[in-house]
Amino acid sequence: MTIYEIAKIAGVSASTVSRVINGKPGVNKETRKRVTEYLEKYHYSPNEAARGLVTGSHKMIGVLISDMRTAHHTDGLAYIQKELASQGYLCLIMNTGHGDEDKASYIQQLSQRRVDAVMLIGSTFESQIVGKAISEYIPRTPVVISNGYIDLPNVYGVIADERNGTVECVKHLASQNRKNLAFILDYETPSNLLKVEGFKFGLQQYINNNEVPRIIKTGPDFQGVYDTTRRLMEEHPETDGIIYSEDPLAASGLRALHEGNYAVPSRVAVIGINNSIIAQITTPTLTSLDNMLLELSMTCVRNLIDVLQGKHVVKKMLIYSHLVEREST
DNA sequence: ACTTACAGACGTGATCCAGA
DNA sequence: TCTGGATCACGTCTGTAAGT
Repeated sequence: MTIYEIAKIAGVSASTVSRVINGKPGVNKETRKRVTEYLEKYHYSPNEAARGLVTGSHKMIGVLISDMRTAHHTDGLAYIQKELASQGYLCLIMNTGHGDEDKASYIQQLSQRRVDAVMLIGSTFESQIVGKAISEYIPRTPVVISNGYIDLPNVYGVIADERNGTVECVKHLASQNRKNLAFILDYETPSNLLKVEGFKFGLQQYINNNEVPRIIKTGPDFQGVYDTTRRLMEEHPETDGIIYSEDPLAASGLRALHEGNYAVPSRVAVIGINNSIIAQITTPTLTSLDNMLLELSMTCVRNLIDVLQGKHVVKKMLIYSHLVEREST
């Protein structure tokens, strides 16, 4: 049913129906009642595409995520989608993959879809190519980055303080008199590089044994992390503490340590990052850095809605993280 | 035959204006 | 003054007419 069809049935013009729908004045009480009855009877639902032609807003937010399989990202995504829906916005969620060129291409697609605003989930969007795509395709569309920031007039960022969080992880291990630490990461994302920076700083600050920081890159798959952990323990049996860049990696590491008969935490302490559900279900349970991803997502949504409502929003915000101690340390 | 320009259509909101 | 009809604008696509 369109407003023309409702108008014809109700014996009025389309503009009168439009006034009734939008609660505008200038319609007789009896006419308004009659039109309202027909709108309800025929379950009238406005055509948002046509409405968008007039208002210039399709009440649609483009949400880009580099990898939908990343559990801690989808947790945040679920919250973001629900909160935006409660504000009347529809989320157009797109899985971009890790390549910068692909991300730029999706930003162009969002521009063609005329979205009201864009939300980028994850630090991997913090790149020159993405920044260039934003400048070229959506220079006037508000963009909020969850756990990242690009210095452009229309971009707002909310960042987890993972650098200092990782320093806290090292401090915690040092407090247990552990001196031979390793850091294992999968991708060299801006977020992971901040964690590495924090790891190096923590070593200088709290251990200071003049050794080269042991930072090991691995594949993101279970077997890759498993093998890396076993190799680390064989080549450096003195290792007494391992920090993994994500909880799933730490879970794979725990398995490798268990099967290699390296007792956790008495011989090796293990820390993950994200404080995801995984940290609570491993054996032993996993000490993990809570980088407040839910709080981060909530802040992103609040900022996005405030920007859309024309309110002042701080361009770059930092969310503090803290360590949640469990059995693995 | 091909290219270019223009009009009309889509659904809705806003505005103008005529009639009661 | 109130009510409601007519018209325009929005962005893009399609079809048609005109020109080369």
